[in-house]
Amino acid sequence: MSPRADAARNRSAVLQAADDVFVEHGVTASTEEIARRAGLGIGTVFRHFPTKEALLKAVYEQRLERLAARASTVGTGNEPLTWFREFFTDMATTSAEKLILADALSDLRMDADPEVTARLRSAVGALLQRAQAAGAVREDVSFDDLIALLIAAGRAAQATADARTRARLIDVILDGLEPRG
Amino acid sequence: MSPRADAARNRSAVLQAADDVFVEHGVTASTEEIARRAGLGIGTVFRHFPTKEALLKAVYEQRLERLAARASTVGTGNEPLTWFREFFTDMATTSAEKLILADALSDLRMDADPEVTARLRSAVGALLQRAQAAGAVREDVSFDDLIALLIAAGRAAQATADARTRARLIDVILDGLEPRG
Amino acid sequence: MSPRADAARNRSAVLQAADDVFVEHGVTASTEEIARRAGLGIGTVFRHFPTKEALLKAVYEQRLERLAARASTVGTGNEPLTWFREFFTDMATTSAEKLILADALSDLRMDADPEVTARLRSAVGALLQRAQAAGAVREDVSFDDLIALLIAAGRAAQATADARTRARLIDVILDGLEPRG
Amino acid sequence: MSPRADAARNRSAVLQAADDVFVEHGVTASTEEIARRAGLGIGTVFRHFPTKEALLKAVYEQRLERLAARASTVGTGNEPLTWFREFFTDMATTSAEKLILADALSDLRMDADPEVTARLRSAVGALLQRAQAAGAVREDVSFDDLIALLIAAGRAAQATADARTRARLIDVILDGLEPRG
DNA sequence: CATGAATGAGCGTTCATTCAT
DNA sequence: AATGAATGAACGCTCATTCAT
Repeated sequence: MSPRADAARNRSAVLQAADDVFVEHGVTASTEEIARRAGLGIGTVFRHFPTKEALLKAVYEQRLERLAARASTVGTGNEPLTWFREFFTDMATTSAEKLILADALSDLRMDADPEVTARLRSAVGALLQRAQAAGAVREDVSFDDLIALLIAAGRAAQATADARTRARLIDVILDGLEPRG
Repeated sequence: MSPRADAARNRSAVLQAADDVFVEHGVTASTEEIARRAGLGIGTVFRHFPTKEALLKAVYEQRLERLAARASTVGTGNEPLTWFREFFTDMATTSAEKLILADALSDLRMDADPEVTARLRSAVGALLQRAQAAGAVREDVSFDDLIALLIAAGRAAQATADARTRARLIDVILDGLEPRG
Repeated sequence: MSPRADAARNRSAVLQAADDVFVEHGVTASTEEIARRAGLGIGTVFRHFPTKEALLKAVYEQRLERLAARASTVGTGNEPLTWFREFFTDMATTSAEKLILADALSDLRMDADPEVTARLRSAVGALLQRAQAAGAVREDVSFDDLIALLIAAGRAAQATADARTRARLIDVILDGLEPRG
Repeated sequence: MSPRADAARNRSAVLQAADDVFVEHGVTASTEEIARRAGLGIGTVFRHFPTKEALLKAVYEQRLERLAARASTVGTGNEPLTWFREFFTDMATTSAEKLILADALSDLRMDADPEVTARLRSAVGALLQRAQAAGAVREDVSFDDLIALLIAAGRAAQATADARTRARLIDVILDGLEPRG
């Protein structure tokens, strides 16, 4: 394997370790801890990400990319209402369990890489349009609204340990998203 | 004014400064900064709150008290649906503007002073029952759900700078809270 | 009782509290703790002793005064060797138990009040001369030697928790103090 | 020189600086001062010794190791009484000049590294047995007694600036250690 | 490229001392 | 004279960042 490949593997390892550590201990966790988790020296972490903030941004962007990817591959065979609810519930629940999205979306949306934001906007926007065309979601809801409500649902779900309560919260928000009778 | 009165005023000043500073810079803001904002020496901050954590807890409890007070004094003359929406919107909006509630409710509910929690539960619980009795809120929504949704709405609103988007988010959640047609 | 009497009582209370606290927690104990122990405000402590060092010096001088007093009143009815050993053992043991003398003698002899030092020198010097005249102590031992050996015995005794070991240590030193056969 | 070698040298420098500074200003001296004396940053001191207490312990253990080493290499060609007196005098005098042993032995014996304590016990114990076998030291004196008396002699010597007085103090203690006529 | 020792600004906290009441 | 709230310098310690190896 070439040096390049090694370097790329290390970059990935750092990113993964950082995501895990930030999830477990919050963003105040030390860079040293991330290096340890990645099995690398701290110098290597700083070689790949010149500041801690850059590392944090990369972690968040990776989360946004995953959200976009998930939105792009949502099944379309089912009833619109069903797959939209599944997507929303899945995102909110994952977020609740791993804090993956809420922080990424709320803390960093302002200065995330425009390309990443664009891909997210494209993928989730398409999903939303399909759901609205199928009559599963209110027409007046925008992309920004949907993202904000995903954050909302994620935070709300995260705030409770009880799975049934969590489900009800998401249900309330999804009900609110449906067109009024 | 007696020393006691001055001391009480200083305690309040510290609490207020801490609330402001935590809102502006997050809870990692330095205690030094809080002292500066309050116009007091760092020693005075620690005299009133022996650790930073104690100060943070006091700030959070004050926020919860304010929420309880607001819930207790909600007008009853209007249509139920109206005053409930007003209360919820007000709380979520205030929270969005000053982050006042989201952090307090989500980060600290677990170990807040039981008395404070009890007062909050009592005041908001009564409000919820009135709203449900009047048919303005779904029967299956509990106190914990409502709190979680307030967090949700606050966080969501906080995630957007646009007032109209913010209003629509809260509207979606409030719609979801209404009994189904 | 006059204000003067009150002030004198407070001074004594501070001195006593300081001695106790220094014994229990060492000289790094806070002045606040001493005030609390004396049942007084911290301002009162500083009114009587303008700095912590002055308070420490006063405590040490009080200990030296007590040693001088003890030396002055040693019984003379017994055999010289007996009362000298009793005096030495008593001082070393008390010192071991309460650290009362070692610190006072070793840390502060250099700058104790000359009057206090003079009284100590006079009282213990007389005792030593009596003991030497009676053939209980080597002639070449001076006042300074004796003080240093009291410190030594006190520290040595303090370094061991076992009463029998402690007794043997003092015994060794006392044997060394006797005239050679 | 490799980083490892530099790191080891720095560790030694810190230890040496700490020993010196503790001697000069007592154990309350600041870690900052130690770093300055070692010509290193404060972070480096804490990298090598994670707390001030750990540094203090290391300094003490190093002192105990030196005492053990000295005891192991005491010459045996001379008269027993001579080499024992030389060893004891040397230790007590060094201790007086640099406070090297008294603090180490008395303040920390309780929780020093068991291995270090064992080496000390072995080396000094052997020395004591030889001295007793040769009739130079009382039979009823144990290892613990000898250590305590070394502390005693060190403290006593430390309490006086005069070399002749210091010599007489040690002499008195050594006389006490000899078998009774 | 990778390493990890070195750095020092900055943090939370303590405490001797001052001074308004 | 007594009080204790206020002060800020100083402490032990952490951690993002740099750089010699």
